[in-house]
Order: sequence, then C-alpha cells, then structure tokens
Amino acid sequence: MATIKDVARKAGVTVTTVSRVMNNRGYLSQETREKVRNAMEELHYKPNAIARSLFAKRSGIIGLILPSLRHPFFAELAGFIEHFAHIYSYKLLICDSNLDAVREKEFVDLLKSNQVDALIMGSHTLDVKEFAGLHYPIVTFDRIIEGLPYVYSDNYQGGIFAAQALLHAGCHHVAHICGNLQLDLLSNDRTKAFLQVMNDHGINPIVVQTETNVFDYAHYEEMIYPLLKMHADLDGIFATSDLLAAYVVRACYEMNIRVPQDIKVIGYDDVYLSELLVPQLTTIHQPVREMAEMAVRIAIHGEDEKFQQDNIFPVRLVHRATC
Amino acid sequence: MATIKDVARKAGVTVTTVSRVMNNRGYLSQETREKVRNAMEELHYKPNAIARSLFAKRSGIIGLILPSLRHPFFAELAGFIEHFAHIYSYKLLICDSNLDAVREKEFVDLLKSNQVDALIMGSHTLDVKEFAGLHYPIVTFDRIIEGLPYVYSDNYQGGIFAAQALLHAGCHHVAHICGNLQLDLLSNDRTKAFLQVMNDHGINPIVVQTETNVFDYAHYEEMIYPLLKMHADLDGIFATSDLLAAYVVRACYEMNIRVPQDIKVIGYDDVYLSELLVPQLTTIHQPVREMAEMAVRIAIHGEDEKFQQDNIFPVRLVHRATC
DNA sequence: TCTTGTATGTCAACCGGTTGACATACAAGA
DNA sequence: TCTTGTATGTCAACCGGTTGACATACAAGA
Repeated sequence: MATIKDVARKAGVTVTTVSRVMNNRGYLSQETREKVRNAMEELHYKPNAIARSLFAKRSGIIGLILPSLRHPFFAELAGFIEHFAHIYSYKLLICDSNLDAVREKEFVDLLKSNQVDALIMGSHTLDVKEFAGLHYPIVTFDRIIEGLPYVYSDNYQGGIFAAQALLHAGCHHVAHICGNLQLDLLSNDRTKAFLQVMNDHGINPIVVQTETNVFDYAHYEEMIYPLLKMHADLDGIFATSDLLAAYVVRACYEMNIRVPQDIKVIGYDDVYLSELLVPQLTTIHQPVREMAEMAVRIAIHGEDEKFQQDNIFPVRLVHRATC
Repeated sequence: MATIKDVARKAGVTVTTVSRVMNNRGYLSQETREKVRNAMEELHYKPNAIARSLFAKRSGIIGLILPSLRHPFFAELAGFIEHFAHIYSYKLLICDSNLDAVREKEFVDLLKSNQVDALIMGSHTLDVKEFAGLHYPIVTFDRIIEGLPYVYSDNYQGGIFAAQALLHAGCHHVAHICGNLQLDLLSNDRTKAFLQVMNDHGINPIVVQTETNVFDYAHYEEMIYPLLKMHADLDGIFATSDLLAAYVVRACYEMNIRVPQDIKVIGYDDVYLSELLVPQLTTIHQPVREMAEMAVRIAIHGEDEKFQQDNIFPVRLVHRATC
C-alpha cells in the first residue's frame, strides 16, 4: 500500500507538505495542493489511520460490549448506536459477550489495548471491582457502576405500568418472567415495582427467572411450558422482554390458551417484534433510539463533564392486542 | 496510560527486555520474567495494540459491512461472525450501511484506512468497479465480484423447494415477495428458480419487490396490504425472508385470512423468528452458522489460497405450520 | 528600510511498540 | 583452549504518520 512517502515522491514535494495538504495546515498554494491531490488519487492513497491514531492518541473508535447481538433489543440498540457513532464520525467495535464473564473481561482488556476512545457497556456479568483499574470513559447501559455515567429507562415506572395494565384488565392470577435477578441490573426494578403494585392489590405473582449465563432460546421454552401447565388458572403474564413475551404468546397458542381472552400478556422494550406478532404485543416502550444517542454523546464528550451521571429516559405503555 | 518505558523503568531493565518478555523471544531468566511481569501488573500495563499493529502491518481486525443490524437475518449473521472471529483471535469492526451506497463506499474506505486485515461484505449497493482499486482480502456474502471469494447458499435450490412446497400444498394463485432485484445479488436466484418452476406448472406468480434503498418496515406493510386486497384469490405466498413472511402472516391475520387454511406462506432464512411466530413459519433454512464460519476462515486465511472462490452451502425446507 | 504574510523545504523528534546487530560475561562440554 | 548456549544490555532503525523549529525567498505595505 502506498504511504505518504510514495505520495511525496510522486508529487515532487516533501512528506511535510503532503501532511499539510491532508491536514490543511500552514501555507499552501493551490498548485501544490493539486499536485499532491493528484498523486494521492493516482496511487489510491489512503492515510494509515493506525499511524495517525498512534500519534494523536485517539483512535476514533467506540467499543460496545453487548450480551447478545441476536437478541432483538440489543440488535436494535447496536443498530442505533452504530448510526449515531457514524454521525459523530466514530467507528464502532462491537463485542458479543454472550453473557460470559470471562469473555466480557477479555473484551474490556481488548478494547483498552486497542485504544478505544470510549466504551459503552451493555453487558454486565462482571463484578464492579473489575472496573477499578481502568480509568477511561465508560458509559453504562442499565447498570450503575460507581463513578461512571449510566443510561437507562425508568424501569420502576415500567413495572408499575405493566402491573396497572394487568390489574385494569381484571387479572388476578399473575406470573412474572424476568432475566436473572442476580445480575445487578437496573432492569430488576421492573420486577420490584411490579411485585410492589401487585402486592398492594393483594396479589402475589409467581416469579420465574432465566438462568444466569444463558441467552438460549430453548431454555425459554423449558421455563414457559411448565409454568403454563402447572398454573392453569393464570390470567396475566408480564415478561421483561418482548422476546420472552413472544415465547409466552406462542406457547399459549400451542397449548390452546387464547391470548388475550384467557391470558393477558405484556412484554417490554417495544422492539419491531412486538408489532410483528399475532396478536400484536402490548408492551412497555423504551426509547432505544434516544438512549443510544445519549450513550454515544456521553461516550464522545464524556470528559467535558457537561453530562449528568444519571440519565434516565421515560417509558410508556403501548396498548396493542395482548392486554 | 503506562507505556513499555514505564514498565522497563519500574522493573529495572530495558524496553528490549520487556518486549522480549511479552513476545517470549531470546534468552530470559525466570527471575527477569517475574520482575517484568510484576511491573506490568503494578502499572496495569496493557501493550498498545495500535503501536503493535503499525509495526506488524496487521491489525487483527476484520471489517464487516452489513445492510442492517436490525434485520434478524443479519443480526444472526453478525452474531455468528463475531463468534468465529473471536475464536480465531480477531476483532470485528461492524458497519451498518443501511443500504446506502454512499455510506457503503465510505465504510469500505474507512476500513481500508483502519488497516483491517480482511473485509466481509454483506451489503451490496456498490457497483462492482468500486472494488477495482482495492486489493486486500475481501470475502463477499451473497454476491459475485470478479476475483473475490464468495459465500452463499443454494438460492436456486431454495426457490425450487419453495415452489414445490406451495405446489404440493395445492396452490394455484401464487404471489412472490422479494427484495429489489436491481441489486445484483445471488439471492435473486430464489426468484428465478421459483418463477421457473411455477411457469413449468402453468402458474404465473404475481411478483412484488421492495424498493431499492429501503429497509423500512412500514414500507413492507404498504406492499403487503394492497397485494392481499387486490388479489383475494391468492392461496400461496413465497417471501424471500422470514421477516417479510412474518409481515405477510400478520397482515393475513388482521384481514381475517387464515394461514395456512386460506393462504400458505413460505419464508426464507430460518432465523429464530420463524419458530417464534404464531403459527410457526414454514421456511427455507440457510446454514448461517456454517456460512459465517467459512466467511471468517476465508477472511483470515484468504492469502493461503487453499480456499475456493465459490463457496456454496446447501439449503433445506423446514416444514412448520404455514404451509 | 523594516515588518508581515505567503509559500515552500529540511530536519528532528515523537507516538509506542518490535527487531536485528552487536557486545559482554559466564558456565559447561568437547 | 575453543565452541556453544544462556542471559542480559545498548543502540539504531523501523512501522507511517504529525508537528514544531528554523531557514529561505519573495511581494506588499507601513
């Protein structure tokens, strides 16, 4: 590949002049600019971003660690983060931890080695103390880590909305399906709020959690079928993702339980999936797009400190056909 | 951040010795190794991957350009590619072209500047000649570009399977929904084969294409509702992605058309979505996992030339509930 | 005449690593 | 005694850019 030296030779100038043309510094005649530009084009020259990064001590790359790219919520989140990163002229290095703490730690180190300018953490299997040594800009999604800014939506309110919707629809025998509560996530507030409201109304929901380190969709089925079988009197289910809710809806269909006539179902996230299902899913909307933009902006301008640590976004109930 | 010089100073050796410890070259006593290791740990030292890349002329990064991260097929593909890249100790830089030729070109240049060791192209809005200047390892997904290796599944056979399934189910009035055929993709063979088989049986399907530069799901609805309304006699639809098929199934439900009793539906890809729908989607399975692995292996070992240019994978019909 | 702005060039240092050449020193085996 | 292997160190060059200091030269305006 052509280097700056090849360009300089071809254009009959020094590398300093070529560098000046590229960076628009110092005095340059139009003629020199053109000579250099022509040489660059003829050689298909692209400046080596690695060499530039080394000198500039910034790579223009944001790292993103997610628990799963296949999960529709995170796929959507990744899509938006990529979108905004590109708008702000940053590249994105995406890592899929698959909810594995070892891989997650590897990725954190890897991204540090690769001099990413900032890190957005959407996967949280690591202990908080693993982040003690690293002081570079990290934004956290849905989790509080001492001293780092975090972006999340109003999970507590989401739980309240879900509970109210089920109560309003007349449910009395309610189940709640959620991710593993041992992971120290802010989304656990959905569960907390939901149970609180239900308890206030004298209802004690059955709670089912996924296993800790699993994003395995077969496992979802192994949870849901027994739940429905053992509790024939259930008339309402709140699942903490649209994906989980979709599995619930399908299981109901396979078991000839009608949704919403026999069981009401509420999901969470409001990803494209919720509109796509039959029947369309009633769910709690998270403003993913806005959250993604905020995460990117904090990642980029984190040092300027004009951002708050606590970045909460409102949720809302989206009424569709399952509740 | 600590550099190799800081480590050398702390350990009381020269940078050469530190470098030797890290790369395990030359003679080193156990004692020296430990001194250096300790210094590295105390300083939380991580070697600067950028500096290494510059010297090594390889970055350990594979670039991946996709038309959409939100589309379930590409999300799944990206997930698997990330998985295998990590297994082979490569990082992944993902770019989402959003089916925009300008962005796609920008990304190709960007990845070249960033010295990615190889590029996997899954988005194809660019003209073939844009790739003329670049001679670095590129693997192509679902498209032939002169001189580059490509990975794809047997689209032609997939089209045949779909046609045969609909014919076998007794369909006579058939529609076909596909991506825009102007994009020069191998997946167009699905359409070609499908129409061929249908024509051989005296059936002339209605063909509906998405617009060129759009991955907009609202647009899907604008295509599908009129199709169903204007052709009340349709009894079979072949959609070239599970996502499209899901929109068809939902539209049928909303219009009180029963699937599969009134209309049979066949999708394509066999992503998790197809199992999730109600009713579960009959579809053509693409071995995404295997295709992803092949793409990564070619990307990495491309120069060794032990791989063929033409890498075709078999498809199969997966019988579920919609046909 | 002096100063300032414009237009280039040379040179060297730097970013943070890696590597080859060469030197020194010691122990052990042929 | 000579050779070889082990254990370190110094030095310089390199990867491909960027940047500051300094030099030269010319034109124009004060």
